[in-house]
Order: sequence, then structure tokens, then C-alpha cells
Amino acid sequence: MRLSRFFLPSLRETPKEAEIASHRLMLRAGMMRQEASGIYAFLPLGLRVLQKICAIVREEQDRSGAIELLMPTIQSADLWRESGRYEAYGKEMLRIKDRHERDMLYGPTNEEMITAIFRSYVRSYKDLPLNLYHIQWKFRDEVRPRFGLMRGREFLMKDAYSFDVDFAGAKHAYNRMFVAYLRTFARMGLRSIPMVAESGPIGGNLSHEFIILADTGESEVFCHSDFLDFEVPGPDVDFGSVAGLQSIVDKWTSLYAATSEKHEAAAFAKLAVDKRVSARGIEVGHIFYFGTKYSEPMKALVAGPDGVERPVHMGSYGIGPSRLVAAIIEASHDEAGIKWPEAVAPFKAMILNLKQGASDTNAACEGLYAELGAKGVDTLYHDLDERPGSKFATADLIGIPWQILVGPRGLAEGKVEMKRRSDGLRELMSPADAVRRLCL
RNA sequence: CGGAGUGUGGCUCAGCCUGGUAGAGCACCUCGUUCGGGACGAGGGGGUCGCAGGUUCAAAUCCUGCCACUCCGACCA
Repeated sequence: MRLSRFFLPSLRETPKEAEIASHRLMLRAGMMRQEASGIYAFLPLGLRVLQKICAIVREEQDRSGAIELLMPTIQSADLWRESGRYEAYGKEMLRIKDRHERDMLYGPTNEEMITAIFRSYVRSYKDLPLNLYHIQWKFRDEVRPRFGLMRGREFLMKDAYSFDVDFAGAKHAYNRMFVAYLRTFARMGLRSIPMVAESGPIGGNLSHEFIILADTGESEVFCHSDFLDFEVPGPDVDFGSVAGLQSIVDKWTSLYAATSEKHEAAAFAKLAVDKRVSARGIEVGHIFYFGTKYSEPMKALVAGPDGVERPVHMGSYGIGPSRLVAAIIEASHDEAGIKWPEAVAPFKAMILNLKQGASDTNAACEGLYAELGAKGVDTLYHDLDERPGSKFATADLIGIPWQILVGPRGLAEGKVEMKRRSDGLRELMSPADAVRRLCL
């Protein structure tokens, strides 16, 4: 992509409403724009990151055996009256009426709808286990939206719902999501820690929050420091193995880890002093087992091998991709801007023509751009007539992992300079070597 | 929902107290000189000062109401 053809409305100054780093940087980098309190438009650069995140989420959901569908954002109130949550949910639910004065709502979550879908098709234990998920916009009318995407009212959520014939099956479904989540966040360059959690309004009695540590996190968290070194399961993990998954989950739940709501100071105090981590955290995922909380009132029944119909055991599993955009920035930035992990970066590389218009730098940049394009390396070419300093600032701000600096100074020796955004490492090399490096 | 604030060109803000022809920096357009860490000079365009009332000869400025947004707290993916 040539910057001259792209839409990147970056800001030199920080809009005054932005307090935390991710909010500030997303606005400055031209990734998003606030449309109303807690409601944002994703601009092209932000959308690219969001899509990369969704792609990873999707791959790991699919790998674990979950199946994607897509439910609407607008739901009928009747469904929620069945579960009793239409009244219970309170003012956080955005209630609307259609032209016939029917009560509708903008979905804050989808337990009711997925249960209705399930019950209308599935009758037998033979169709289980089943895990259906979608990635869809949600709306929760927060009392106080803040921190940009971190706590918006409208947000993108991946929500999965598992259906099993009994608790043992549901536990395995829970474990599949547990492991999928560990992998999902790790692929985005995040170290997530599963913490015992309140199950909240979703209901149920088995629940973990996946927390990443960041100074600007909203909640106070406590955990054992060994979590920071645990190995995340590889892509070859066998999601069909009940015992295998259970041992992974056992390991990841063996040490102390809790958010402030579930914190037990006495238990935490038993850890060796140098193993105690007390920090701020951002919740990026939350999984629940809630048994028959919805299947019973909504009559989602399946027949077992004995022919007897029983309410299906359910769980729900959420990840907030739009929040993850912000969370990743919180975990990875410096004074100059964002430092995207490669897996979610909007572009892998960025070419900076330090003397736009000069025939030698132009030719070298065009050559690199064509070559990288041919090799499938997603590249942003800064081809605007700006001074080098301005290009450096923009490149650091938007955080593309690799910057290729093409200027007369290096070109005199036939070299370009490769700069790694994560640590600032710079290296002179031939354009051909630069391409090779990016194709590794 | 309690408390505290803010709304003035695209962005950051001054002007308001003490009413009298709407400003600066950045950004934008033109020309020139520049060009390895957000250049310089000259010229230029752009704002019914959040909205509605009121007071006044005169309102960005004073008064009333409303709206929007932000921050702190309680609450939450």
C-alpha cells in the first residue's frame, strides 16, 4: 500500500479526551475516531489490526472444534423474557422499539438466542458435543464508558457457546476453550494468565478470566510469578484428548492467581515473597460453565442413550477483539508510539523514502516495494513528500514492526537500513538482503 | 448514579473575570529555499465561539434552560 493512496489521518497532537496510552495512540495513529461516548469508528489502519486479531481468534476457535455462525445484533425481547433476563439485565441493555412498537434490544450477549437456535434443531446426545461461536458487535450501555476501546459501549466480541449432555462433557468443552484461549493470546504476543473469577450476570459456578498484565489495567490482580514462564500449548495439542487437556488446565490452575474480587490475602501470603506478583491487569477473555441455567427455563433438552430428555449443559466463552487492540497497545508501546507484534501488525514492513523525488531513492524504493509485494509481504510505502524526521515520527507512531530506511547516505554504498521497531535495532544491508530478511 | 470540569477553524489552546470589528501554534493551499529524527521564509483560505432563550445600543464574554463530551468514585467483557 502506498501511503499516498491510503487513508491515514494521523494526529500530531493528542486529543484531550485520551488519558491512557492505547486510547491516545489509537487516535494519534489514525486508527479510530470517536463517534459518541463509548462508540468508535474503525479507520483503515485500526480495522487492519482488528481483522488480524479476529483471524487469529477464528483460527484457534476452529482448531479447538468450535463452529462459526453469525447471529444478529438486534434481538427480540421475548427471548429474554423466557430466561428472565429481560428485567434482570437492567439499564445496561439498550432497549428499542420497532415501528410496530415491538420490544427489541441490541444484544449485549447471545445466550438466549443460541439456546433458541440449539433447541429448535438438536434433540439427541448423538449430536453433541457442539460448540457454536460468532464474532459480532455487542452493545452494553455502560454507566461510564472510558479508556477508549478498553471500555466502550459498543464492542466486538467473539462469543462461543458449548452444549454437552452432562457435566463431564461440559468440563471438556470448557477445557478446550481454556487451551484455545491460552494459544490465542500467546499468538498475539500476549502473556495471559487464567484467574479464578466471579461468574457475574452470566451465572454459573466455574469461571476463569484471562488477564494480561499491564500498568494501566482496570483491575488489581495477584498471581504466582511462575505463570510468566509457563509454556503455552503448541498447535499440535490434541483437543480430543480429555486427559491431555485436563492436565494442561490443571497445570495452569495449579498456582495462585486471582483478581481482586476473588483475592484471598492469606493464601497469597503463603507464596514465597519473590514469587508474589501484585499488578494491574486487563481482562481479555472470560469463560464460564453455567450448566442448565438457560437450558432449563428455555427447554433446551436432549435425549440421552437411555431415551430420557434432560436439559443440556452449557458454557459460554468470550473474547473481546476490539478491546484486544487496545490491550496489545497497552502491553507494547513506548514514548514514540505503538510497537505491534508481527502477528497483529497492520503491515509487516514500511518503506521510508528519505528523499522523495530523488531518482536513486525513488528507484530503490519502487524496486523494494514491487519485490516485497511479489513475495506477499504486506508493506506500507511512505511515498509522501515529507522530510525524513516527519517520516520517522509517523513510522514509529503507527508501529510497523520493520522499517526500511532508504536514503542517499546508505544508497551511496548500495545499502538500505533495516530498523526493528520493537527494540530499535538497525542494520545496514543490501535491498536484496532486506527482502530476504522479511521473507524469513 | 454521586462529585468535578469542558464545549471557540481539522488538532492543541488563548480570549470570558472587567461586554465594544474573533486570535495564536500546528495542519491545509501557492511560491521559493531545504531534506537521515516532526525545517524556514513569503503569501493565502477556513470559525453564525455546543444549542435555545433572555439582559443590553452592543454578547464568545453576563443570566436561564437544554445538549454533548471528559475526569474521579461506585459498577462492569
